[in-house]
Amino acid sequence: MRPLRDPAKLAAAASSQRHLREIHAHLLVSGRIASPPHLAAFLVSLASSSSESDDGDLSYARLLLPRRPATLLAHNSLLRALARGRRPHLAFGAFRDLPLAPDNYSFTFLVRAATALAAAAASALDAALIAGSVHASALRHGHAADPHVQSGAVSMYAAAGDVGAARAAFAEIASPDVVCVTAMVGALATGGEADAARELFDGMPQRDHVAWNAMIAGYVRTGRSREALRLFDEMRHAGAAVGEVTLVSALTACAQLGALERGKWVHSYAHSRGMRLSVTLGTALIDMYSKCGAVATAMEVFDSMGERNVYTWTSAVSGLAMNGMGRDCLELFKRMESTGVEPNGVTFVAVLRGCSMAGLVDEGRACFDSMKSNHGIDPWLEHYGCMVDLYGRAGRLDDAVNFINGMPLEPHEGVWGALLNASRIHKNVELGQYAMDKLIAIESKNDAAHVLLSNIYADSQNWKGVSNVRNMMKAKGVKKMPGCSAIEVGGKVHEFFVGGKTHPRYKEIEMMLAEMSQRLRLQGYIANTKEVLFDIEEEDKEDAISLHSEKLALAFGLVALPEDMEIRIVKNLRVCEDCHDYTKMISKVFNREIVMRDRNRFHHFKDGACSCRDYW
DNA sequence: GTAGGGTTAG
Repeated sequence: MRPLRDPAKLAAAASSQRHLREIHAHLLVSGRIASPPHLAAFLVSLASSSSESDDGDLSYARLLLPRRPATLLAHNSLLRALARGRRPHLAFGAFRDLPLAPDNYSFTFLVRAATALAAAAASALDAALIAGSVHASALRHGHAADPHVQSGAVSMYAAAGDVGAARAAFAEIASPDVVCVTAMVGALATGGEADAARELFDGMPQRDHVAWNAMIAGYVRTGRSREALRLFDEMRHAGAAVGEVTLVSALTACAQLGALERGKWVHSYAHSRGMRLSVTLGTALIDMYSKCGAVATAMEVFDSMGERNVYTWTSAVSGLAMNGMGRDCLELFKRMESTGVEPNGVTFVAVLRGCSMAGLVDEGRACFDSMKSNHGIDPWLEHYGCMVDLYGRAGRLDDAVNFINGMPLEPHEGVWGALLNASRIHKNVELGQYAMDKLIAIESKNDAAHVLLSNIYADSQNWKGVSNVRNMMKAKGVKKMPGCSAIEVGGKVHEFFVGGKTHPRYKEIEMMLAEMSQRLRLQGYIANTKEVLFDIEEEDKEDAISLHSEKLALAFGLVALPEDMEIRIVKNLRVCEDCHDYTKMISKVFNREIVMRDRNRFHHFKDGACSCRDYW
């Protein structure tokens, strides 16, 4: 082998990772490992991103660190790689063992590692401790005024869940540049203060595309998707550089809203711009299509992707689950296992929910057991909740109770809530009361639970029980969250609330409601009033029910959408039994496909039947 | 010849 003397050529050769060890050996033999220093640093960072340094401890990269002379450049490169790696805490050890005093670069990497750790910390206290000590250390070494450290500190505190500390760190910056302000915008939004974030954003002297992205993502994170999409439009009109990150946030917003038309538009926008279907973009698309009920399209995207990670697979598994395709969900999960992408806790939540939706009790149980035995994951409370739901929905109430009794963790409200819901489905008043007692002991103000219990009583004609629940809610100040249904027409999302009459086209809606009632009556439809929470006069009940938000949205859909178009409705709560029956009938009488997303899942209505087979 | 802010699953 001819000796390589030119550093550039060496670097080019080494950039083929496979040859890294050969180059290393060559350097050792030729005695050139120590110089020039930037080359050593380059090799360290190269080795750091190599898949050969499997465990994330970068043992091979460490071998490349020149001992004499030790350079901060090379050590910083290692810090950088550790901070970005899967085990960021290792950056702390490397930082402690630095042979030279850390500089401002070292601190930016340490801050980055701390940010990752704080975000994953078991408790808020742990997170605050990590963030605080790193910041203090930067201060001691005189690097706290470096803009790179400052912006990092703001995000670090936000990741630690301490917006107050982020604010304080930001306040100390004499003249914050665009990056620092953007970090603060993100920090405020992370802390749920989207309005404060927006104020800061609006006051920015200049904003680049990252600032726009931060604000849009901030709205999405705080559940304000409509504002996110509005800002996305503004961003395009302002001529800022819309990139993949922007589109991913926009897609997440569409997913939250169930806004399929807008979601498709974003998809074709990405396509027309020649954007590659990256893992992140593809995953966001799968999520969006799934949450808009277009699960077939979601799977097309999934199939077309070249690279898929655990998020991608989980999105797809979850999409099938929420659309009630339990068999396909389980099949895809098995495919995932055989592909070698390791599922995590979130994946199991998805597949267990899929089994539960489809009544696949034994299969679900097998998945649950395999979590620990095949994947080394200790089940979370959510997983126990899924199992109670799985047994409970299937009518195996004894198994559900026994399962709870055998839990190694203290059951949380989700577990009792699942039992309560199962009691409702299978009309077991006693068990429902028991679950409710347990639930109230943990979380006394759960509005959904009160409504469920009321429904259980109503179902057994126990009006005294219904009114007791109502009084209990009044006494405790528990308010039923108002039902809201949304429907997208012409790219605009219209929202309806119970009994709402404020829509500009309400006259037409009212006429359509009358037509719907009439045509249903002819088909022998009888209103089901038993799930009405409030004890109003019987004749009013039918009116109250007929104005449930999903019915208003449905009527509007019939009025405003072309006849050959399916009607898609997104509801914030669980759909009530009457509305479910009603929608089934409408799908038959009006010969329309109707897709309804409720709090938990999708209902695909067609020809008088629902994809959930009334099992929800 | 290493740095900072924005993105995906429950």
